[in-house]
Amino acid sequence: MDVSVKGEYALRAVFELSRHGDPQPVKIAKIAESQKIPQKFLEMILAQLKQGGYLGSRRGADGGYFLARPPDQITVGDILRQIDGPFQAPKRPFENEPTDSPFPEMWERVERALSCVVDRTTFADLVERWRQKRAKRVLNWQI
Amino acid sequence: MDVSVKGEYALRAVFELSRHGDPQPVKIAKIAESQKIPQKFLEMILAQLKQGGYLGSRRGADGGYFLARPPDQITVGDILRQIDGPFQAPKRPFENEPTDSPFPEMWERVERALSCVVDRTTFADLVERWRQKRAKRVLNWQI
DNA sequence: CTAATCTCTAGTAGAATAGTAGGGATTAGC
DNA sequence: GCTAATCCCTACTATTCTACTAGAGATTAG
Repeated sequence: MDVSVKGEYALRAVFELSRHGDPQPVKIAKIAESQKIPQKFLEMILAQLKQGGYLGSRRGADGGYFLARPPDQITVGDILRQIDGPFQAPKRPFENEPTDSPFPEMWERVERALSCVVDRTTFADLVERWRQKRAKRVLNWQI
Repeated sequence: MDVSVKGEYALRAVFELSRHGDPQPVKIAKIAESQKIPQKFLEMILAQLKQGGYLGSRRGADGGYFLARPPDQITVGDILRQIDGPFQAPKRPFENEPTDSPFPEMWERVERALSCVVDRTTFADLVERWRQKRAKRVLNWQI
């Protein structure tokens, strides 16, 4: 019931790109540094996100990665599923389980509850919340 | 983001004991057979549930396991946490993460959403739903 | 006393996790 | 066209976790 480090890294990377805004590509090295992610590991993660259609890239000098769609059209659930696979699927239905088992229904409830959060939270939301938090902090600091 | 087989086995075992009702202990072998769980593996699981205070046991001939509390006072969340540990904790807070990161708040939302299902579903609920399903099936079968 | 049970310790094959290493392909700018 | 900077691709690996299995010891009913 927990998210892999890889998944967490992926979220942070996409957040970094969303925060950046620009269509200007951002270098792996920069994302790795500002989010404290091992660079070589991040390369694999970004490649995976690209092949899922969430990111685009440009090679060569001045290359980097960028969002393939606006941040209000990418959800946390999208990224998590791309990196860690589907939430519950492998073991539902359980092997030759009787049709009147109460568990499949419960797992569906769990999945719906989860979906309500992760599939409704876009990176635009995250960036906005982050800006608000930061504004508040700066305000307190000035007083 | 998925539940271990061990967790699923634990739920099924407790469900089996809840369905049984009686204060009469049920043998490991019987639970293992009716829920299709490898017996030796189940032994470890039941021991863990006992030391969490959810089950009691009696040794010797005519021994077995039984619920330590009524089924309406054991939730799915209790069992899952006892077996698989807390849901999200290990990586929250992330190492030296800035105070204005939007992620901790999101993980809390996820946890609350999850909790709404697993901590509100008791084994009494599961047994009742199972009985209803079965009743409906038998009804259809008779027509 | 005996047979049936739970209890405890240990081991283990295979998969997953969280990376690392090293070179190859592409591009911007000179 | 050359060079430097970047992404791209394949392979490898140490450690941990998962899902078990094995075997003997402790306890109890009859």
